[in-house]
Amino acid sequence: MRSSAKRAPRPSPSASWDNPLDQLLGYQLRRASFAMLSDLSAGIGKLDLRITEMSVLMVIHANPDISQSDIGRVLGIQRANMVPLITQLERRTLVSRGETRGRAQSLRLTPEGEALVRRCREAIAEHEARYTKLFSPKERQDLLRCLPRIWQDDMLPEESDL
Amino acid sequence: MRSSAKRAPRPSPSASWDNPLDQLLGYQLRRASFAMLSDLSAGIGKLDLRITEMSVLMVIHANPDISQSDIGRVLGIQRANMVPLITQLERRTLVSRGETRGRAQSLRLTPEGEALVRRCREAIAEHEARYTKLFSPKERQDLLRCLPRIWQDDMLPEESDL
DNA sequence: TATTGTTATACTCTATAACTATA
DNA sequence: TATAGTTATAGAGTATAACAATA
Repeated sequence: MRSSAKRAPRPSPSASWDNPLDQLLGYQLRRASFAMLSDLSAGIGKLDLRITEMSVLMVIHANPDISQSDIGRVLGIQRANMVPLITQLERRTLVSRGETRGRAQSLRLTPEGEALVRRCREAIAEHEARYTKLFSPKERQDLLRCLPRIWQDDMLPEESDL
Repeated sequence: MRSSAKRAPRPSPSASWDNPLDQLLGYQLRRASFAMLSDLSAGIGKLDLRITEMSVLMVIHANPDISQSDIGRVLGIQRANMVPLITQLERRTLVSRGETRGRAQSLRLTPEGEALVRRCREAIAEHEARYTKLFSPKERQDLLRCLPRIWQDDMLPEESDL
């Protein structure tokens, strides 16, 4: 089930092909993102969690009584896709639904959920450490400073929207 | 069909939640990668191409007579997943199969494929320009210098493999 | 009327296993 | 035996449309 951590058969040392995408920022982001996702997925998978599930737990932990829709807004997940996520986490008694404000339900972690979040944090720390050591402190800081510009403040569209 | 370019309803300015993932390199990469993928997808979609299809065309263009498996190795796509990709591109007469060396078939772009690659390049250039302007020349260069470390030379696994 | 939770559905990308063909 | 192409299938993530309930 779990996609085991990248274990490429050591890219064939013989022929070397030209990759015309190498100088594209988007391509580099995609490959880098995929590599880190795979690595984290392996670590988190030992807790029988997927990355999105883990992310949801972390957000609820940091924001008790947040609603399902708001979690989606924080993480960039659509309302409709939050439903099976929360259902599953509730089924595992990691999350519980509390009072309802309007139609919204406030979500909290169960003690079991809190415990799992702590284990997630350890796994994440190990994971991040593996990659952080690839960079100087300044390089890492620059990455964390630059990357949010790409997706936050959502890129004023060129075309005016009348 | 096409996932229209990110046009978020302007993240609700009212409540602001804590996102505990914000300081994680992996999270920033995922969000940034997704944003650029969506934007490029919109541009490339006008040519009725998906990003993976476009990537394959670009690699064949840069490496005439490359085989299907080798394209996969360059782009990080598995052999099995290359099959429907090439089949579809051949059906649209963008790619043609040439001589076979062993079991491998050498792939080339048709004139139609070459023409489409030129249009792809324009779309990509516009797309990259939209994001390049978010960074100073040095910042962009640093990004392109740092990111490959994450996925190339594939991260010596911690556990020795006997 | 706007927002939330919900259902259903579909598409893309990725992963695995197993088969065939060829050097 | 190793590699290439192939088939089939499954699992995640994401997207859209539509509906009910609630303020």
